Amino acid sequence: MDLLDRDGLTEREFLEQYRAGDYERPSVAADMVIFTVTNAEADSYRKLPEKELRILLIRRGGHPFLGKWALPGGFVRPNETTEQAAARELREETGVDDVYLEQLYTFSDIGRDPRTWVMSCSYMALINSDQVQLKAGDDAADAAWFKVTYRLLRERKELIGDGYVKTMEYELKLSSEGKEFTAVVNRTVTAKPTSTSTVYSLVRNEGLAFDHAKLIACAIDRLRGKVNYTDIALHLMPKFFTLTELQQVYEIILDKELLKAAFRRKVGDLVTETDQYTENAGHRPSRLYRRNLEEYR
Amino acid sequence: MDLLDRDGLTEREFLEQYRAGDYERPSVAADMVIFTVTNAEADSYRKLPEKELRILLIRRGGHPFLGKWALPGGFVRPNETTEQAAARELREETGVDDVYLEQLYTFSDIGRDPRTWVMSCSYMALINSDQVQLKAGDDAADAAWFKVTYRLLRERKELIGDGYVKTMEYELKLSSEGKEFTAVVNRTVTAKPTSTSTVYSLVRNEGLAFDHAKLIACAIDRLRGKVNYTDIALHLMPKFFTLTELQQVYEIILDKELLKAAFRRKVGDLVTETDQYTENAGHRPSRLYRRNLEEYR
DNA sequence: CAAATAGTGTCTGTAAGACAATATATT
DNA sequence: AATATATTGTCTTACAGACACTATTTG
Repeated sequence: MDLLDRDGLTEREFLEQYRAGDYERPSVAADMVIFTVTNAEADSYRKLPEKELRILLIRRGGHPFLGKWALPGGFVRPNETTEQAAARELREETGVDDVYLEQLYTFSDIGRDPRTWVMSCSYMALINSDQVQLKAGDDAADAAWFKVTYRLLRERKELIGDGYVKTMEYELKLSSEGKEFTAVVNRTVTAKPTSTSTVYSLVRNEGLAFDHAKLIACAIDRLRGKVNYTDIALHLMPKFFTLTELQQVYEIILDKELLKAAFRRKVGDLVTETDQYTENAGHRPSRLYRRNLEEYR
Repeated sequence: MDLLDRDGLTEREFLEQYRAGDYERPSVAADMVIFTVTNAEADSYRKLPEKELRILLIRRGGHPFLGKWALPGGFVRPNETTEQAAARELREETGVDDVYLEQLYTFSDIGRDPRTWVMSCSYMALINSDQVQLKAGDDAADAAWFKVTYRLLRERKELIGDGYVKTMEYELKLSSEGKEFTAVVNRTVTAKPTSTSTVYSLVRNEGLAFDHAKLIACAIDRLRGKVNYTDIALHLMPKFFTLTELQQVYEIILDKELLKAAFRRKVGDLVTETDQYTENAGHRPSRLYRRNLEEYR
C-alpha cells in the first residue's frame, strides 16, 4: 500500500515535504442572494395586501464601489466550506440560521473585482417574514430590503451558419424607499450542431456593485425554474398561510397570473391543512395551511 | 463622481495603493466529468448494439492518490475563468473543442485535497463518439473511458421531530477493460419546517482519487434531471442518428426503459428528419435524424 | 345586502402510458 | 419465409387551462 512516486517518496513523505506552490491563487467570496416576501401597503382595509419579492442589499462603505449597493457576502476563510461561509454571512447580516440555502453558480470573470483576483461562489437563501425583522437592527442606512422585478424586455433570435444565437434581454428593477436601480441583463444562448452555451452579460447597470446584477438575475432564473417542480416556494411562507397567499407568492416569483382552481390542485400535495382560519379579514375567512413534510416529491 | 473613503482616498487612489492581503487563499481547480456514448459489442450481427455511457478518467502519476483514477482537471490560472480552464483541460485531454459544457457545483469540503486548500469547480461536458478517438493518442495506459452505471440501491426516510431525513443510497460502478470500481454515494435530504438541505457524502470509495466519486454522482444527477426537459442528450449523438439510437441514449442515462411511441412523440420537436436511411442492418432500415436547431424549447 | 374573498365543479384540450397493428429491409 | 427492427394508430389516463358557480364572513 506504500506506493512510491518518481522521487521515491511514499504518500506520507510526499505530503510532509509538500509546500503549497508559488502559484497565484484567487480569493473566493461567498455572496448571497437572500429572498423574502413582504406585504405591500394595502389599498383598502378590506382588500388583501399584495406580496412583494425582496432581496437584501448592503451599501458599500469602502472602495471599490463606495456607496453602491452590493449583495451580502464575504471571503471564504480557511477551514470552512463555501456553504459554511454563506451560512455565516447570512447569520451575521440577518441573524437568521435555519433557512433554505442553495449554491447557484461560481462567477470568475477576470476583472470582476478591480482589486484582485476574486471568484464569487453565489448562494440563494429563502427566508420568510416570520424569521426576519425587516429593518435590520444595527444600521438601517447600510442595509435594505429591495423590491425586485425581473421582466423579459426583448427576445431576439438570429440564425448564424449552422446554428443560432438567441438573446433574451431582461430588465432587473430594485427599489427601496425612494431608491430605484435598473439593470439590464442579457442571457445569450449560442447553439451550434455539437455545442450549446449560455452566457449572462450586463448591458446596463446602475447603483449595483461588481457583477452583482448578474448574480441576482441568475438567482431569479433558478428560483423561477424550481418553483414549478419543487416545494421551494414554501420556504418563503410563514408557518401558517392561506392558499391564496401561497398563490400570490408563486405569482410574484413567476411574474404571471395563475388560475385559482388549477393552482390549488397543483400544490395540494405540498401543503397540509390545519383547523385554523384567518379572522377579521372583512370577508370570508380562509383556511390556514402549513408545509407538508410527510410527502415530498 | 470622485467619492472619498474613510482614508480620504478616491477609488483610483485606493486601487493603486491596494495590496492583496495576507489572507490565505484557496487553490481552485476545474474538474471535468466528460460523458460520451459508445456501442457495446454486438451479441449477434443482426441485433442492434447496446449503448454505453462512459466518462474519461486519468490515472494519477504522482502523489496524492498515486495510481488511483481521477477526473481530468487542473488548477485555474490567473487571467482565465473557470470555464476557460475547463475548456483548456478538455482540449488538452481529448483534443475536442466545440462541445456542450456546463458548470455543475463548487466543492469545498475541508481536507478534500490532502496537500493544501483546494476547491473544485466542477463541469460536465458532453461529446459524441464522432468527436473523440476513444483511445487517447499519447498514453493510453493513463487515460481510459470508463463505463458508468449509477443505480439507486436503497431509500430510507426517517421522521425526526418536526421534519424528516431522507437518504438515497446510490451505487456508482465504473468499469474499463478489467478494471472495475464501485463507490457508494449517499444523497441526504434534511427537511425541517423552514429549511431543506441536500448533502452528498461518500460511503464507500474504491480506486477513485479525491472526492471525485461525488462529483461524478452529482454530474449524473444533473444529466438525468436535464434529459427530461431539454435537448441536452442530443449533444451525445453523432451528426446523424436514428430515433432508436436516441432512445437508447435516453434509456442508459435514465437507467429505465421507455415506450417507443411516447418517446417518439416527445422528442419529435427536438430533431429534424433527413432523407437518409441506415443500410445493411439485417432488418428494416431506419430513417436518420439530426438535431433540430430551429425550434429549441 | 354589498363587498370581497374562499372554495368547488366541470368541460376541454393536450400529453403521456400502454399496447397493438402494420411496414420493410436482410439472410 | 423468418428475423429483427421501424413506424404509426388508438384507446386510456392524468393533468393543466379556462371559466363558472356556490359559500361565507364583515361592515
